[in-house]
Amino acid sequence: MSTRRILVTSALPYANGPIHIGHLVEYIQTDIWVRFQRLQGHRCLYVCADDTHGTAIMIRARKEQRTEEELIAQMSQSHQADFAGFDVAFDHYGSTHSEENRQLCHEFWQALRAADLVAERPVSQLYDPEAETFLADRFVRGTCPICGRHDQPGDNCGACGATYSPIDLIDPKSTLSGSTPVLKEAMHLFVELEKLRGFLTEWIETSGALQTETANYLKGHFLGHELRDWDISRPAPYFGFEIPDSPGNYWYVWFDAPIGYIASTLQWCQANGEQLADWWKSPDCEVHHFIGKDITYFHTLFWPGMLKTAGYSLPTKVHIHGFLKVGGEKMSKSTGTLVAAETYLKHTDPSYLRYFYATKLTSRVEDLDLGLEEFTDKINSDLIGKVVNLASRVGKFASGTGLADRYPDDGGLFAAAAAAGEEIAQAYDACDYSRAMRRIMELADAANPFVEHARPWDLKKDPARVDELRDVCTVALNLFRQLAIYLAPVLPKLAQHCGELLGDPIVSWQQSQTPLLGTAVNPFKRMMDRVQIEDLQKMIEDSREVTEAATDSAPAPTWNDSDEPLKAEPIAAEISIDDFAKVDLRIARVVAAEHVPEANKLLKLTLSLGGEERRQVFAGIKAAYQPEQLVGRLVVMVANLAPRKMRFGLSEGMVTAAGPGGAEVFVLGVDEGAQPGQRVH
RNA sequence: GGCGGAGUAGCUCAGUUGGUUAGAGCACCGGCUUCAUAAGCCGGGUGUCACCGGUUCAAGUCCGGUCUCCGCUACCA
Repeated sequence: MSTRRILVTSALPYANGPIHIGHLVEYIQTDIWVRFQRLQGHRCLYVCADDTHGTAIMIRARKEQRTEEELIAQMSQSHQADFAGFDVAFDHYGSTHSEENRQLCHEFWQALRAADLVAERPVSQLYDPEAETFLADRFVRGTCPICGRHDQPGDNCGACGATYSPIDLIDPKSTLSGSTPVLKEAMHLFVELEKLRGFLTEWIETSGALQTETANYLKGHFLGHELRDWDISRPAPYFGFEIPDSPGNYWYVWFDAPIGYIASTLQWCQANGEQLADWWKSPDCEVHHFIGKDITYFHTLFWPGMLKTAGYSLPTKVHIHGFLKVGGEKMSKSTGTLVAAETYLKHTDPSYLRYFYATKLTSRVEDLDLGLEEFTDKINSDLIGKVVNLASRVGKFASGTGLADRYPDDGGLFAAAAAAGEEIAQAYDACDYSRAMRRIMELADAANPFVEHARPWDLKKDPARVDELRDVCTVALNLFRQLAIYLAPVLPKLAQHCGELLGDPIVSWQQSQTPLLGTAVNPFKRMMDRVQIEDLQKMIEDSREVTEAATDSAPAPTWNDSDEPLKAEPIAAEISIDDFAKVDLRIARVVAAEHVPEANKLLKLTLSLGGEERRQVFAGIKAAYQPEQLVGRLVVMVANLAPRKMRFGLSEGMVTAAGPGGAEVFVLGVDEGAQPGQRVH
């Protein structure tokens, strides 16, 4: 096989938070692939960087009263420590806030200009006059213009799912200062992606760079319509690079982030006397991006468009993975399933996570689920019970005998496992790690019975049979070594232990094809511990506490509603829609409200159903409301309730309210926009 | 709604171009063993292959339809 030259990237983590186990799916996936390619003898360069620009960083730095540079330097350090803790080994870890990146952005920009792909036009955006900054959608909250729910995000409604522009929000508020944003116009620069349609269509369909589901997705979602211009500038203030020929405007973070891949490579090249063009402009070099499905379109539309325009290599492959779920649910801070890398490392071994992810990862864009029990079972059964145990059970004998000079008859086990190497390698290369792990475990399953039937513990008792004992150890340890080699991309530490045990470091996939013979065996040292599910539970618990403490600075709405009301009044017997339709609920406006002198609990309300339609209703809300509080309000009334003659007059309906009674009564309101007389459906 | 994906043993999944009684691991049960990290070995599966219909000598596999679940639905890092 010829030697390949391969450049590999993982997505740049944003410098606004710590690495968590969800991020690690990607970095572990990539690191495994890189280690595999190197074992195969290929030249593989793995670069990454922190993604440092954008409003979020600027705001956070401001809040913490330090410079952006200080913030991102600290985040970079913490990210790199986390990655190192999980044996994710980059050749270079840079930052998008580097001089190299600025230069490259400039170069890409000029190429886009030269290709006449840049347009300029004003954009109206909400602006926070107090914080003096334009507001990205997620920094605005307000009332949904479609369904009227309060406190919804600026881009889409969490309640009804409608998407809209933050400009459409009713009563918008800036989440930065709480002030009411104003509409302000500014010039923005756009990349006219539609002009690249021909190229993009062909690349998506024929390059083979994309998984089929991704290609389908792009064709369905983007190529089906005219491609929108991509707004790649942001007006000051913005933490990023100012656009040289457009003072006061900055490149949007997603413009300079992917260029950061190249900038990071460039920094590595400069430090190692290499040429950037050999990695990014050579047809002999493959470029592989590993990303999550959330950033698919940046990497499969904009990025190829930019690379093409600027004359850089297009991605050979964009490997897209799904998200991590924990216990079948989305990770969340409140349940403690959003486990920070640092927290994980305090409680358990990173190798476990690497192996677990490997058993779950396929070449498809699928979410993967981490269940604590499954995790524990897999590690303990596969790694401890099958793989490590193979070495552990003969280790003591083997250090006395060493390995035989000739490989003994093992019934074809070694040869079969060697033959499986090709299939396992193909699975790794295709990112189908779950298949690779399955095959490897089949080999482990075949290896243990050999030891069982050879009964080395009996041989040990008879000094005359020392040669037989040595043969058994030779087979068992060579089978173990094959497993360690095949698992080396996933478990570098285990490979290292194996190398130390046998005095022969694992450096190449080829070592799996030939048994190791005639060498001494070092004393067996424990290679890996069993997982205790309690440790994992503590980790989850710890994560929950950490995030609760952290919410003090950024209060998020929390709900901790009691179950008392439902217990006090259980849900009534089921009714049909027809039953419900009998109740005619109407919006009504309180046009008059007055005390009834002789009544203890009642207020006399006059409700308008629009036009001349008036109803007189006696409502038992005297303890909770003053009449003047109610006048003008919209309420929900039961309009077709049979009139009831009361001591103080006729009541012609009922005002709906919740609560146990007395002062604890809450009249139902309705969101802005409803009209008296409208029926509630 | 549209697009994408999935539905096979209690759980996690494998089943290549349709071809013998549908498999593995885990869990569970029985037996054995003791070198090993309470590890290991042997044995134990009557699963409507989501459902309905079709093509075929033959369908988990191909075609059509139905149901359920999940994800995505771009100016969000």
